[in-house]
Amino acid sequence: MPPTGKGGRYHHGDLRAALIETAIELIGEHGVRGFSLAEASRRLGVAVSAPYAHFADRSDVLAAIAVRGYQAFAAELAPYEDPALPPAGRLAAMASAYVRFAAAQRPLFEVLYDADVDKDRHPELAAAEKPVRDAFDCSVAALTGGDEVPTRDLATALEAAARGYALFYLDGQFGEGAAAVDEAAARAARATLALIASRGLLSGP
Amino acid sequence: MPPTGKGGRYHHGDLRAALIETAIELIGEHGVRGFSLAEASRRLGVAVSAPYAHFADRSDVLAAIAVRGYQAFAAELAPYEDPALPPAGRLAAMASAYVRFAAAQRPLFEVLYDADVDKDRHPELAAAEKPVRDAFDCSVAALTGGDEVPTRDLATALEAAARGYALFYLDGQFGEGAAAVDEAAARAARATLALIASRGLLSGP
DNA sequence: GTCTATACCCGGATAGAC
DNA sequence: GTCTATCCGGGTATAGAC
Repeated sequence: MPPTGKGGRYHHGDLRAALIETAIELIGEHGVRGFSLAEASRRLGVAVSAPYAHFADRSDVLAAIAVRGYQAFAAELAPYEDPALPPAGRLAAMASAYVRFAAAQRPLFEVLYDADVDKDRHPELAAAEKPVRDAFDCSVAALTGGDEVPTRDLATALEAAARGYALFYLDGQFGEGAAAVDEAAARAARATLALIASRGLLSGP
Repeated sequence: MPPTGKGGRYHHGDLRAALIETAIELIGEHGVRGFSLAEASRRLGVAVSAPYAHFADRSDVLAAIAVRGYQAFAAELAPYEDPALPPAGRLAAMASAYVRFAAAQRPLFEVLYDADVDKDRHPELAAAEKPVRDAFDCSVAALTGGDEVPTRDLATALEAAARGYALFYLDGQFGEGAAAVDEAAARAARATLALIASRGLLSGP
């Protein structure tokens, strides 16, 4: 993403897109907590006020990043939506994909699940999330037959476990490097299968 | 925790303890992210420089809070350490206690599992964590017979699930109020039992 | 659409008086 | 042990020129 050609600075193809790109970089370096519009502007060589021509405020940038995050994640899940495949295997693959997504796109994952972007102030987020929800919920329903309570209880358990493994990985508890990702993803997949196998225990007594 | 009696301000019984107390309050209001020594000082009516007589810096305060957090959590787990009880039930109770602790002591929970207090710079944390680790690990080992790999794999799965449920609760996904806590805790306990029941699926193929 | 400039608020941390 | 005072750096956001 180099300058568009006029001068040394950023004058300018698409500052909006460049800001999102740079913000993601910065979140990768300092975490969501430490990201600021000011630093992004500096890195792009524009004035600190420039972003305000494209975004209302800081949280508006995070919301835009979140939308991209949901799109990227939905794309990862797409291969496992095929209803012809066995539901348990699909869910295990999705758990694995969840952990891998957290690893490969850590900044996006953080924005989705760690930044608290106000979903009321940014309604487009709910829409962006829907494909992800659907991919997951459909597979769970395929497994439970669609009965209300067991479906919800199993879905919650699977999500909780996947999130837990992803966080453990991000905390470095599996170590660093490709092997760590593989291990975390594999364990998440196995835990998914274990929960599915004993799903009868998940709903009330 | 009112003033010690001299004047209207805080002059002073135990500023160190009062700071910890106030910091926990503030974390409850703004999250770990938003807590600052300056605001704590203001709330206590002391100079912003006063804390530095008791703590090296901001992270030192968080470390002190973390120590208290581990102590409080260990106390919650104590009833379930009894080796006479069945291990599966103990682990289910611990998962439930984990979620309840997150709910009842949210600020402490955040400091323990969300603030990244540098464990190298604050070695006392490892010591404080040990009772918690032990309570949990012993119960898992009692269940698996102590074999290295299955013990670690099951422990990871149970922790991941409990953490996931706690986060879901804190995100408000179970709703608000006492009923929400009960539900989240109950589901965490059931998921624990489900994972234990299918623990054969957790270790490699 | 981007600039310069600015107003404003916040935080961490230190020096030196009492 | 606490105060006052201060330095320094950082961020958000706006106004007005080009």
